[in-house]
Amino acid sequence: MSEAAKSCLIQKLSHYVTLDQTSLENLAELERDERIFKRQDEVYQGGERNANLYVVKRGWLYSYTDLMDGRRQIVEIHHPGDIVGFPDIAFHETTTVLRAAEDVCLCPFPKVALKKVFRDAQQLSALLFTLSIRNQVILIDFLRAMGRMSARERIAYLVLDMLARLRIANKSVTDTFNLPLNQTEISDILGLTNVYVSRSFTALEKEGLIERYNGTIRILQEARLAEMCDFFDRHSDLDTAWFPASNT
Amino acid sequence: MSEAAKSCLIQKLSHYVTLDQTSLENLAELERDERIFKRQDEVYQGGERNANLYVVKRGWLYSYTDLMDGRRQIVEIHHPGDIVGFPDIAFHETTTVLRAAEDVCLCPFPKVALKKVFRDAQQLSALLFTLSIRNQVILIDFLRAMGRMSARERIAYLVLDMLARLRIANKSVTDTFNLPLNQTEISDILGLTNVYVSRSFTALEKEGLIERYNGTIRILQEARLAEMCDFFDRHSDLDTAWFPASNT
DNA sequence: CGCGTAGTTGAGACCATTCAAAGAGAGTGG
DNA sequence: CCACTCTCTTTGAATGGTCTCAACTACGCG
Repeated sequence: MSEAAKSCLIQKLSHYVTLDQTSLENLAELERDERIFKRQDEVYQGGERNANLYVVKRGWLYSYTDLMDGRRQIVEIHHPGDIVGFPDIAFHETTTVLRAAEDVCLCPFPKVALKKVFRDAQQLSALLFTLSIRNQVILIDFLRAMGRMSARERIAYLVLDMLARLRIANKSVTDTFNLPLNQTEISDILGLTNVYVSRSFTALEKEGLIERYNGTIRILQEARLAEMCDFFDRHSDLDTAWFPASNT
Repeated sequence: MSEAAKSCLIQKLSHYVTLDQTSLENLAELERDERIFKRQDEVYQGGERNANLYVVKRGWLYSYTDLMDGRRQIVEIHHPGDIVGFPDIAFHETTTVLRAAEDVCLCPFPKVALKKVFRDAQQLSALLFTLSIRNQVILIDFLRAMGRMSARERIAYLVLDMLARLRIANKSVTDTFNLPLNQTEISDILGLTNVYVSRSFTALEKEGLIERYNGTIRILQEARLAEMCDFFDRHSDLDTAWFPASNT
């Protein structure tokens, strides 16, 4: 795997701050192992006593929870360069199920590896903390979308959010991206039904706001979409000024 | 203010881990100043360049955002002993508005004070990190409620969550608590309308699940409420085993 | 070709909303 | 003590956005 010369985790983190030597060494340890999962595989179930976190090397995944009667809610989508599992380190058991949306490659590492990070790598600690908080803000934005937006507005929000995330990782992304989720999965993200996702997508398309060819989304009128769902990009900008001085 | 002999922040944190000397000293610095705000006062607006965080000493507050057309979503409720403003330290500008639900007392401290915490107090850093992540899980639970639950189920979820939070801070809380929010505010938490909150509350009361006397909620059938909204208490239990060793 | 999965479309039902009005307290001033 | 206002809650009736159920279409694959 020589394309890992520069891992996408390091690449993503470097977008926000120049990593010092200690941080780089600690990060390298998190990406030592590798495991492959196939589309629809479940990496872990909810309620497991599993104590691993995962760096995403390749492919999309998502975390979801079920209600007892089968209703499902997808609560986060994971892209290459993300660290998966933070929400679970605060608890003894995993709170969600992690599933591969397509074929993926993950680097598992034990929860206790963070102990070393927090002891030795202050810069990296602060960065991980900040990113975890950024995630929280993104969740809050989603909460707002779920609580107060119509189906069409939510879909607008989702595609803009995805586009913003992909642009961080890959500067060449402009207005088109591949969406490896079916409409049932999208409905479970947005708190809708697959039927209504279909109707809403069709409506957006008829208005000339987006275009679709099997699995690919093209944003035609980004500004109008952003306006209809009051979108704000949380991905590009991060305040790192309060970080402790890096130890070289 | 001599009841601050043991602050409710320290009390709350001590619930999860025995704080070492360094942690205690750092915490004391965060609670040096005090400011009073009156019911409905806005501590800060969204989009401000404000770089303060706040420890809640007394009273409830909440953070909310508005959509452009006036729709509102309350995204977090803050109780005594909480630190308010974490979601904003990742960004240059505040992302939400902070409003006092009743008369409150806050301890403001600057964002950069965290720099010292992360440099000197590893135990406290890890704890703050963990609590921030716990918050994220709580948000995820709420997201699930918003996406997949009916109005009555959401209200059940809200009151059970509040009860669980209050029990951490005050062991004497059993089945009754004061709710200093009106139905419009509750509807803005749950993504409903004030009218439907009223109807749903009345329905729950008629079924004998809860009772209300002006502003006070009493849980009559906690088990049945928990079952109808698949409630899980995230407040009582936290995994601190991975924390770095405390420096005495 | 047949099969399975995913997306589309239609009709009817339902949960929650909107708009409107009435009732219940709490506080104020005369 | 009463009239008045203000805020909050409750209730009714009509509307509407989204869901449910079901059938149909499109596509990829063995």
